[in-house]
Amino acid sequence: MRRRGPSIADVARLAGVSGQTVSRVANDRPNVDTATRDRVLAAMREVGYRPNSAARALRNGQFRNIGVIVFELSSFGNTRTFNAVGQAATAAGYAITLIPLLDADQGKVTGAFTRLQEQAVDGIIILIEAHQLDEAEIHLPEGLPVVVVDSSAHYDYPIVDTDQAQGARIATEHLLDLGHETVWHLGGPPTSFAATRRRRSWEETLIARGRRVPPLLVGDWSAASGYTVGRQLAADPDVTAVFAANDEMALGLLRALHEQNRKVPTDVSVVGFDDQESAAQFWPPLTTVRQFFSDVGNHAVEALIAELATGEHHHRPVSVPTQLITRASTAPPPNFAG
Amino acid sequence: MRRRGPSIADVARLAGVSGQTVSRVANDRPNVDTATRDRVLAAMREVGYRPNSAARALRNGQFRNIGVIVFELSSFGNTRTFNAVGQAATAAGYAITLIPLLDADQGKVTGAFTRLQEQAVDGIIILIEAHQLDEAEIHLPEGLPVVVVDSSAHYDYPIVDTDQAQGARIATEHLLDLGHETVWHLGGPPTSFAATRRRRSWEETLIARGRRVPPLLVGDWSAASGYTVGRQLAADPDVTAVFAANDEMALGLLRALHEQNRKVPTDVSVVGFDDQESAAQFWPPLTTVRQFFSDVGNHAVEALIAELATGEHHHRPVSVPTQLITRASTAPPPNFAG
DNA sequence: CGCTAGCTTGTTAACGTCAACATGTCTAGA
DNA sequence: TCTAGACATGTTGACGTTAACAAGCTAGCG
Repeated sequence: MRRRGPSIADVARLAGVSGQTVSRVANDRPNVDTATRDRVLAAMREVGYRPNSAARALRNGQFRNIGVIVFELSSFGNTRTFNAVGQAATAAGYAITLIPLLDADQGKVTGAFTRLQEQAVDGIIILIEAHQLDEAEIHLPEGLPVVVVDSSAHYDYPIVDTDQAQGARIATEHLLDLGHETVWHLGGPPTSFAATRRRRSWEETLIARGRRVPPLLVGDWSAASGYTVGRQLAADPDVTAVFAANDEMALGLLRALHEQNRKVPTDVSVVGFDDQESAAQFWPPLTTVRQFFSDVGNHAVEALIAELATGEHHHRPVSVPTQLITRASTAPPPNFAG
Repeated sequence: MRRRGPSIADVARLAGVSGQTVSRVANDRPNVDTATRDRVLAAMREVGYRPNSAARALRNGQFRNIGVIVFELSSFGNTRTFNAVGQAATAAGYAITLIPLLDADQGKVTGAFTRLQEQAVDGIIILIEAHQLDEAEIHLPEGLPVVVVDSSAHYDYPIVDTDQAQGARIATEHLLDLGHETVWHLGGPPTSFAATRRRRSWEETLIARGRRVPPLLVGDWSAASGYTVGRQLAADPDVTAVFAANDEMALGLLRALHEQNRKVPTDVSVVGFDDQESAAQFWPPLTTVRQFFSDVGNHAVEALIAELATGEHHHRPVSVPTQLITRASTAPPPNFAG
């Protein structure tokens, strides 16, 4: 059994002052005599005083705590965003509570549900891809400020996300500019709005340039799915340029191309999306679209804190632009006389 | 400004009962008439009652909350473990608070420090590699239960970790069993206990078999460092087998080998450590040592909750065994007539 | 010298919940 | 019929903190 720690009253007794004075010192408030302050500080140290955040939260009506709902922390993007949100929130004086949506096979989607059913956070940041959010049927308590990190505009919450459309466009244009006739796309799962956005932008870019739109192939973000789909692409001699919807799938695609002896970039050029740390060490190093996750995290926290302060939310979505990182996996098409 | 939500008193008024009865219903306690219970439940729904966790924590003296101190969430292992800890804690009815150690360059190592200086969690799980822990000089409040996920035995806390020694041994033995004369090691940073354990076990395994111990080369866990060090290894024709301390560095090593036209596994065999999802899609697919992160997470939470309950901690470290996953990156050495 | 303004310090009450105790009602058995 | 006991419900106070108010003291000024 844990026993309770020393409280303000203990410190006050030792320092010979009232509890209020201790509170003032603890919160660094003015109007406390220097000598008194020192005496209180010394007493705090002596008894090992630590403020009780529960009492504070109860008194002040706010928890200084942001809940982050996350479905899978294994995927690269979610993890990076989560980390960035953590950093930003900490810097802003907020703690982060992880609210994992337990796997359905674990039979307890209720994990997040029950946790949300009590007041413990001032606001929520959702890192789930929106379709999954539908499926999970999370009932968010009314009046709880929410920010969604995703590209869907379907929700009545402020949205922050990477500019998927811009990213997919520069990826596609890069390949076209190199001289490829058209660009194939290894898309993400249709349940993902981000994947949908990237696919649509790829398509629009091709159409805008008057190019043929090859049939769409989709994976599930995993490298394994990239490999499976990649084998089809590798078998088709028409394919000279592929834009993969993320780096992981690009990795699987590279493997499939190696296996079938199609040289990258001589025979086939590949572009990824994310710029995960290891992309520069793929074989060959991957040209890819860099996302700025820390910006996304910062904006999300900022938007939430603004909502916390004003009580009303802005519906202007925040879009964080991407950047093309050119590496060795892209080159002009074979027999190109450009 | 956020206004407070409805409290037990509001529900009680509406249902025409006392607050205590509402409390009983909220906590699913017995000795409440079915009709009354239904009435209270209906009232709760009507006003949108959600229990105030701060008041509960204040009253009960415990927060049902576990703090996780983490240095970097970008590395594969930490992320996976964090996720596993989150799942396990949620299943056990505890919330998880992320306590990030802000980057030193952000000038605020105090992030975790200040957060820890208040009572907000019942216990702590540290995912930091122990040497970093020294540097950061986190002063953990006395009496706060702590579990460390690491391989150092230097700490006065319960330890849970993957069995690094066993993992490094099976990796090394696998290569020796294939017929390689000796095995080179691409080690992790010397600041990491996990890296130290893996290195030592690799060395001991070689010595036990009477093999020459090649000079140690180290990276910093990143794929980029694996590439840098890998170029030296690739340039040395003596090298026929390399055990990389993690998959990321193995990826960089593979790139270096490809660049210098040394065939894997024909000329050089490579083994990694972690079995991250994409390892099976490396070129060639990587033989590696699989870690069971969810087991580590479960054990860590279990150990902490046990400590919470009994108030005393067990010093028996928990070691989670690994498993060798054999893929295409390993084969007998060139000209092997075994 | 009297009065005000400003600073330091203290007192009280309330935030929402629930254990402990108190009270009231009903049933079963003597 | 009376009583013990089980069950349903209510009352009180305390967890630790801090806003709001109150009170005491000192310095400055007319």
